[in-house]
Amino acid sequence: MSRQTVSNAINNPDLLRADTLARVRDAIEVLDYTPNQAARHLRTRSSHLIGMRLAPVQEFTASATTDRFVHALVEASREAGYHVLLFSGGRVAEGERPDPLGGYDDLLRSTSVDAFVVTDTYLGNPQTVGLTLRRAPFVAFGRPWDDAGAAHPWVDVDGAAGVQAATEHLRERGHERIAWIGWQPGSRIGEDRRAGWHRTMATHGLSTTGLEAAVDDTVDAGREAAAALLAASGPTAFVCASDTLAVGVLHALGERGLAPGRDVAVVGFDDSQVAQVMGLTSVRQPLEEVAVQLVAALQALLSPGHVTAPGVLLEPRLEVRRSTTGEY
Amino acid sequence: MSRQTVSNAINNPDLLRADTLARVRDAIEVLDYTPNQAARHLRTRSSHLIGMRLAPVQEFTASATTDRFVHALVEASREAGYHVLLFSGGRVAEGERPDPLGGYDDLLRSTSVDAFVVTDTYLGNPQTVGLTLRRAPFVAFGRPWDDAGAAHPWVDVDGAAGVQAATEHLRERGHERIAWIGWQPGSRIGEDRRAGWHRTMATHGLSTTGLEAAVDDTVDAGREAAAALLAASGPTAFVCASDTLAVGVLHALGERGLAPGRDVAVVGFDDSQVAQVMGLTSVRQPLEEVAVQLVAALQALLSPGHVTAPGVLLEPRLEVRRSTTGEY
DNA sequence: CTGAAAGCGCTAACAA
DNA sequence: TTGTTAGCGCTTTCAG
Repeated sequence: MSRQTVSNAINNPDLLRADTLARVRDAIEVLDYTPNQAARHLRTRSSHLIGMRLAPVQEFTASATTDRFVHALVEASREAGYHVLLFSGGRVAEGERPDPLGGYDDLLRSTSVDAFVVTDTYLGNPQTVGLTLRRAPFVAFGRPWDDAGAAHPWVDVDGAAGVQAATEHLRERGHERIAWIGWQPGSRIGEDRRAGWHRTMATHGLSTTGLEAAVDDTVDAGREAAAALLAASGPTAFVCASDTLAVGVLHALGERGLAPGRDVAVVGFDDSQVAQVMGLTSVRQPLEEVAVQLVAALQALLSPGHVTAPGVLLEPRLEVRRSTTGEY
Repeated sequence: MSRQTVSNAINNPDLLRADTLARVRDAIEVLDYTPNQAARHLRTRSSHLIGMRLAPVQEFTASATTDRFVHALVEASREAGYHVLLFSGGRVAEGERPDPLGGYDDLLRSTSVDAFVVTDTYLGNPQTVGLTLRRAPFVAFGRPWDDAGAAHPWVDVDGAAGVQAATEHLRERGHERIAWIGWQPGSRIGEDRRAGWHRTMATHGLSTTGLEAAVDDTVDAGREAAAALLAASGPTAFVCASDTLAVGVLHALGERGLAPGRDVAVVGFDDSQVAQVMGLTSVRQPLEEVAVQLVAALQALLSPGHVTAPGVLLEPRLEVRRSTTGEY
């Protein structure tokens, strides 16, 4: 039997007669044969590898997105027959800005990966532009905020809807003075999340004046903002743009002897481990679903004669915990 | 000029005359040439890929090791000319035990990776046994607890020393009734960490009776254990086997109106994001250094005529925060 | 020090 | 439906 028949048995089983196929499969079993990926890769020009650049670790933050997302991506890729290749943008010298395309080009040109998953699109996604120019296949986790006509597939989570759900939850529990602690202007994600709060307040005819702070994404900034808001306008509930800020609010409450959920309600964003162990109500992004959709988009993208997939916007879910219910 | 000269220019530059080398390098620059990895991989039978299996995500835990370690490994690998290939053990059916070798075999046999980094050696490391049998090159993050004669290179962090540092720190601050909240017996890592507490107490002639609890690694278990110990023997400080347990202690203190660091001191283990944002003193593993050592061991292992590298044991560092000092 | 020949293991295209 | 031919792009011999 020729090697070609074996190749067909593996890649195009329906080309073989049933009994031939069975014979090949038996032989594969007996000989414990595994195809050599390198040779296949060289021949087919496809590595079945998805590249993903890891952003630098954020310490002293409550964010937990990366870890969960990487897991989800690995799992989703596996089911689609891909593996995930991680790389970093390289060490960034003090005071220098990281190269937005660092690491991508080499991997692609050396045919090490078939495509990329781009995750840090919040920076006005310079790399999507670059990748587009170089015609690298990629899908993005994150909307092309500034470019409605962007041609690449993307998947994102509707932050505004998540914050809206959080605000509605607080409204249902009787809160009317619901404060927002968000980020400094300039972040599209931050503006999106804030919009969810603002429009929900408007819907219910609730005033937002004096109930808002825009600060850096640190625990201390959240704590100070909460302290100032508590002193100035006495909100009974806080919705925050991140778990990090929400933890700051928890600290501010603790310093004043206020019990989260009983005296003042707090909601965070991202459902980080911090939220989970501290009993913080938080908006949880469906990262598993994001990964599945991204891989699906990638497969479509890599298929011959693919149609340009539109973007996908997923709804997050509110994880209700003690910090808004007061119940253990 | 023959292609061979180009190959040499890239892989064995010292074989060429200086001017030839320069000419080749110019041409590479001008033509924007990048070697095809697949072809190189096929020819040299080395993919320059390190495989690492991702353990399932632990939710509702304060652990943060994976994320930081993966980052560190990617960075260390990059500097050594490797990339990290992530894979999962596959979905585990309800009630079934995960296949300890799931995913490894295929990757190795198909020559997709050169070697593995094995991280989940705490389970009595069945996969190190399996990998040894199959003669797969690998290095382990974690000691071969049960097999002193294990032949593979490993790197680990001295948990006992970390807990010792934590206990000494508390002793220096005047604490004498220092309690330990650890895990159920059976975990070597847990026993190791506990030993650090026990021996430090003995060194200072402090009694340990009634100051110890062994529970599951959950926030609630930590909270209940702390409550029971506080009621029974009134410790003034707690050292915990994990940040998760330490968070439980923080909850128990909060319920009793006790201020962490001022009334009762608390130390965790792992320096998770939770510890960082909650101001929890914690033992931090030097994961960056672990990754560097692992990659170095891997390179030695893959070099022809390598010597069997011994294990490396690294010292963790205590991150002192509010939960033991009381100071903001 | 440089060049020519051979082949890594596989699969797309074609021929039988 | 199966077998034959050719070649993916590189590097390890070995000869000039």
